[in-house]
Amino acid sequence: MAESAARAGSSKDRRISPQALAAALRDRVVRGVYPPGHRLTEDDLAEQYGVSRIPVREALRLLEGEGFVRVKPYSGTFVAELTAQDAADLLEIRGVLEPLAASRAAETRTDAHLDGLRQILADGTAALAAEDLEELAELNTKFHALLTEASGNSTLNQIIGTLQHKITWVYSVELPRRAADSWAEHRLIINALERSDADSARALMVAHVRSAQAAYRLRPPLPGQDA
Amino acid sequence: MAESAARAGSSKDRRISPQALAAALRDRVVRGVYPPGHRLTEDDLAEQYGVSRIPVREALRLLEGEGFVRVKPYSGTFVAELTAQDAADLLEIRGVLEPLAASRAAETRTDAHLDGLRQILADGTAALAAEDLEELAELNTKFHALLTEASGNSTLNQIIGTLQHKITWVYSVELPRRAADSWAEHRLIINALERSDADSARALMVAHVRSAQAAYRLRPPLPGQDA
DNA sequence: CTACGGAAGATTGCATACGATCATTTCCGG
DNA sequence: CCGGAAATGATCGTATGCAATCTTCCGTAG
Repeated sequence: MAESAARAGSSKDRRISPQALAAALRDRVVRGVYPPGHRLTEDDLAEQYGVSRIPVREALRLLEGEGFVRVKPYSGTFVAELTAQDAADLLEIRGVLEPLAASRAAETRTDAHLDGLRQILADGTAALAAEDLEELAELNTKFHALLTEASGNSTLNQIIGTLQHKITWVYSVELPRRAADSWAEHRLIINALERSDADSARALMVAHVRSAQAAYRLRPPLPGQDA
Repeated sequence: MAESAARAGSSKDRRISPQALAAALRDRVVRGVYPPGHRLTEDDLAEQYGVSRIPVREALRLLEGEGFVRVKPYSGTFVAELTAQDAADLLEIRGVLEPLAASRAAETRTDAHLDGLRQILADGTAALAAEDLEELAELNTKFHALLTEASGNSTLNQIIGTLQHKITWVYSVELPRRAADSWAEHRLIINALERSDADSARALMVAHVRSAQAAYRLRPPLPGQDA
């Protein structure tokens, strides 16, 4: 019944890759389409995405490895439920990893990275003036992602990436007037990177994440589905 | 020669679980049985462990998620090769995460954790006196693992666990007389946990990992293992 | 002798099929 | 009327088979 909506039925349905499927599912988890505790049935997902259970299983295992779902053998796969303590620890972990990334980035950055960061800074400043909050949030994410990438360490990059996904999952970031200060701090960090001043970059990032921490508010357990 | 351990060839072979298989493979990667760049054939592994390719694939994907192998589509699964820079960054990441774990553990530890740590400390002191270096290394790992677990944060626990595996993979730890100092520091950390002194625990752990860092030497690229 | 192209072999990726285990329901006894 | 145990249904875990893709090898042309 009603397989039409699920099919996403177009003429050319390229088979989706397990990685892409995992990304899609993670996106739905993060956006709350699948609430915590929700059961994900392999057969259902297989039919929804027009593939067999094998790639679905693989996607679910990927998400399990990232901590977004929890698999109980012979029982099912459920969207993970994080406690408030777990959520708080996410921010705390990021709070020590991002300064490290900033420090490393000051040493290993390329000019291309610097240019990219400056571009994001410019766009962010513009978005700030235009009060485009959604764009601002996205640029903020891009800034931190690019800075992490500039650190040149794949392990760190991967860990912070997953953390960021989880943080956007359990937290709703409130964008207050702090955004102005936030982008001022971004500018300072970029300057430190430009001078290849690792210590300053680390210290500035410590201050940045610490003051940003106040902007994060735990998302209500069951949101009324806002898009 | 035909390690009997590989076959596990006894009378009653219970089917191995994908997680256990992943652990076994990771152990071989870490021990250098499978050198970096080595190709892991699904069919081979399936036959070796007496299962079909499906659980083998799942194990390989787990290891891919942890970063021990790299999968090239339609081509094969290869043991990952880490650069010296990547290896150095492993220690640096752990260097900021373990102090955080120590700090948290000072607040969330249970008496059971404390007892366990004290027991490990006692065993470690004994092993130190007996100059049982192998036992000492294992107890050191256990100490840090239990302390991390005592932090009560699953995310942190998981990240540090994987890091530890990678570190033992690419580094060979040299156990000098520093071991005496090391266990003295362990004792101080336990005392801080006992007092629930988070700041001291963090500071002590910072000092500990910093001085321990000198004991880690990059493992020679090719141990000459061909199998 | 070297470079290029194609075909054969090998290996992964996925679909289908079957067995194992868990959750729920129903039936029987207290 | 209620509680426990067996049966039933649903779902996960694994095995087998086939299609898609990559790699290698060999033949041919330059």
